[in-house]
Amino acid sequence: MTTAKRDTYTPETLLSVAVQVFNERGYDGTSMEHLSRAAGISKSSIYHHVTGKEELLRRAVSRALDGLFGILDEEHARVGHAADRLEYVVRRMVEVLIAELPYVTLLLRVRGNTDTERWALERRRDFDHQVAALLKAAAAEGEVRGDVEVRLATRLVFGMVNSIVEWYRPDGRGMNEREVAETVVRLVFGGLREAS
Amino acid sequence: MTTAKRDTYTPETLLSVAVQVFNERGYDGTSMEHLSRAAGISKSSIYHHVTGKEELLRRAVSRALDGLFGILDEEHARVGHAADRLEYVVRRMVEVLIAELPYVTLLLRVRGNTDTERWALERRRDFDHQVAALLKAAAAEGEVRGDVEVRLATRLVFGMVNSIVEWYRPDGRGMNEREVAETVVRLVFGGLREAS
DNA sequence: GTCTATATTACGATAGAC
DNA sequence: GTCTATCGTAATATAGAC
Repeated sequence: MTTAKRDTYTPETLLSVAVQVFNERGYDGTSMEHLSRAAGISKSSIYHHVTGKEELLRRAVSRALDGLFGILDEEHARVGHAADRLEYVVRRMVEVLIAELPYVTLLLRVRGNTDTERWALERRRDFDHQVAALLKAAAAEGEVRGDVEVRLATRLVFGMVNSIVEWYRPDGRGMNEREVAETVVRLVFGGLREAS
Repeated sequence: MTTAKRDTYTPETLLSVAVQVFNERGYDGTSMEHLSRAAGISKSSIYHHVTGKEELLRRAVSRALDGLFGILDEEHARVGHAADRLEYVVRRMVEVLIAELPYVTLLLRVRGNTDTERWALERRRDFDHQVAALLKAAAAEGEVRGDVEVRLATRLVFGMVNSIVEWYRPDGRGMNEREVAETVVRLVFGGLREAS
């Protein structure tokens, strides 16, 4: 930020505008015309920065996937009891999801109509499987209740965490990412019911 | 099923084909050409049955909404302690979601680009608020733990339940809707952790 | 780097024959 | 009820001036 006011676009700054429109209208529901109006430049100017609509999608989902996979490289996700590592990963997933909210939102809504979308879905599945392995390990160590199937539980936990993109908005006054993460961890591991 | 082989479409049978394609490609990503190929008839033949693409969407989301709102009219959702009614509604939500899987799937993916989509989103919000009121009542009766915010908990529970549409497939050998519902209820109310 | 103008293709929807 | 043919529009993308 050397200049007080930016009056030209880079692929990065254009991306943040595009992702916002993608999330409002859906990727398929967004035309280059929509993007040009939101960015305040003409359609052809967009093509000066990126090769087309799909490159914007690829850049966006890459950023989201980098954030998520980064969690698995962190120390607390690699060492210790499986249950503790799982709790750490769930907490960090919430935090990353909120920190990279628009990018993860777009990632989670990808359908699979283009090569880029199919690649994104594949990478997502890969991440899911690594977390599922963690939950399986926690179950093997006897730290997860025996009356829920591990595969199903993984999917439900992912569903709860990922659903945050549907409503979380950085309102300033609202909850911060740590508070949301704390509640998610409480619900996932302890449940809703008051201990009797 | 009086005839052994149906060789003509009604709005209803056409709807089931359309909803399947909508869910595979996304509503905006589906063209009338896609629909005609999937149905095995020409584009113009589709217009003989329905006024257009949006009518198919409206019929589909109406069916999903009818199923969900129907839950709130059932006796177990209206009488008894709030916590029991909440548990019943969560269980039935899972069952209805699976029974009307393609229709609810489409409903949950609607973005808001057309009048029909905005109407669907409004009706969904209405349903959500009614379930949120139930959870609030359960909290007031002291049957929900005090260290989770009611509004946030509602959203997370909805997220977990709704996420079922992302992976559940009626495979025959797979889990039936009652088994999934039972696990969801266990997780939502009891949590993942083994009771120590 | 941004623009106007336009090429080209795809889409939703209609007309009219059978 | 289904078809082929086609209209009008809107989409992605490019050409070339400034």
